[in-house]
Amino acid sequence: MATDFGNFFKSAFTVDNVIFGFDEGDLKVLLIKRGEEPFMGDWALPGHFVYPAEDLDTAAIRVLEELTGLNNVYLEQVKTFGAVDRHPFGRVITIAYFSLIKISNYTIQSSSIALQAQWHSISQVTELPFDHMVILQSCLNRLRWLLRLRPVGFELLPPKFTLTELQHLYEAILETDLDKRNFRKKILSMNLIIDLDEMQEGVAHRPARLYKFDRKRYQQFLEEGFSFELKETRKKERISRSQLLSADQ
Amino acid sequence: MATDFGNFFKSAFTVDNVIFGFDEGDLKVLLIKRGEEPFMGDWALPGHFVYPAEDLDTAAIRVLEELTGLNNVYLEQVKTFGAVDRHPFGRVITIAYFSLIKISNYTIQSSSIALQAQWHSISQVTELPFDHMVILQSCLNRLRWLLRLRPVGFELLPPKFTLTELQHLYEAILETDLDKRNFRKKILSMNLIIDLDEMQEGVAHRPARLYKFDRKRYQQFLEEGFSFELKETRKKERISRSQLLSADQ
DNA sequence: TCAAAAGTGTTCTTATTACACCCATGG
DNA sequence: CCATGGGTGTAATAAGAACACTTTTGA
Repeated sequence: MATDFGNFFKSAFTVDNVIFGFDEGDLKVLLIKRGEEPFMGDWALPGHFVYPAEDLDTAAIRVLEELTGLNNVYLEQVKTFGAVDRHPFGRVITIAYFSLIKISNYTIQSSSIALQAQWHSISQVTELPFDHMVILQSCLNRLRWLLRLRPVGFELLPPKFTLTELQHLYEAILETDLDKRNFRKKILSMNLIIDLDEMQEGVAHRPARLYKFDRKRYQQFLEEGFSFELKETRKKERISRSQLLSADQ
Repeated sequence: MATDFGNFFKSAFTVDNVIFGFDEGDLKVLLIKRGEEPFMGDWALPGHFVYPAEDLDTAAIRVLEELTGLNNVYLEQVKTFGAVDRHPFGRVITIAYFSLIKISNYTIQSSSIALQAQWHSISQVTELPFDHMVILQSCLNRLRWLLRLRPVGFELLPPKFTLTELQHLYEAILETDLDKRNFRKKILSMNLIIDLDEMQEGVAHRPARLYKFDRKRYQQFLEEGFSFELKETRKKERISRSQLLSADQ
């Protein structure tokens, strides 16, 4: 094996962000129209090179802001893609990040590098440059997974929402149908959402109740995780579930 | 932002492997004694630079074999670590991989680059070079997570094992105690293991039954995943659970 | 008065939990 | 004969799944 390490220092890396949103009953992803080669003018995931003296997480945050104007977004690393020929300029591996945001809370802007930034329905995204389709699929799998482990709706829905909207969110992400009564029973039994005692207005049907998420309970959930599977005996002093499920993933 | 992309092509990346094994009731990790600078002579995770024309997964497999003699090991990408100053030679990010193996099935060898390769009890590993402690912790969390989702024992135990050994494996990884009767009931109800109608020999107590894993059922499990949470209604044609849970995580 | 979505309970089934004593072997 | 771990069942509780009709609104 080489001891001339200099040979290895000829690669670059980028971050690519997969930002999911939910609107009009549809799961969306934020894409930019590229203002740079390669693939200038094509819709792609918002991503760019990581600076030599920049941490990965920092880069992901910066790049997202530069390309879309979004800031204060919590980003989570998903996976790294490094096929040899994935980038025409040379050896470039990319670290994929993903996030969930409330579309209504943010204004998307374009920038000098991105000609445009826009939400696209997941189902309509069929072609992307580089290996971005694979990255998107990978993040989508992560999202589905997460949905079963965390009350993800918190991060995707507007501050006030109806139970049906929440259910539709679940159905859109999981691509399935859920039983209305069982869904409500389960969601309500978690005490995660608070009845606002307000009603929808101006809808051509019986107006639905509006709810908001209970931020405190939500924090508890994140710490404890949903649990299942084998339970420890009581005899021994308990280690907290948060210890088990903490940190990554 | 720079358009002189050349500036970016000055980084390197490595892979680091976290290989878990289980032996003597103890969870172990495979470390090598480094034969190269930096940190020559220190115990560290088996890792090395990725070649310019080599995919990440390929590199992980190659590096593991070169350093420890292990081949045919399934490696799974966990997370990428890229703190700016994590490597003294320059900007080097590392992609962490992890795997589970049956210690008894493999012979560990050292190599020119590694002075030695050896199993270490997790609890005894308290200091590692680079950010390897963080990487190890991250993989440990992944392992705990995985244990709740997959019958991980399959990959860690020798071909024949007792139920108590299996339970000890769970307890070691989760760092908790489990109820013997409930554990057995649950494991047996999964039909994942087959009673070999053989007994332990030479133990100073009532000999235990030996079991093996049912490879076919195990495959099914991997495809279907454990499931929980909301179940779709029956009305619609079902999409298979494997679709939902497939691919990454 | 119609269309469209909101809202609501019960029964059945399955999974999880708690818990304590006798058994077989080697030393 | 003793120490060590192997092996076993049941009752109570909790969670999940199936399922259909009435209500409220705007057009």
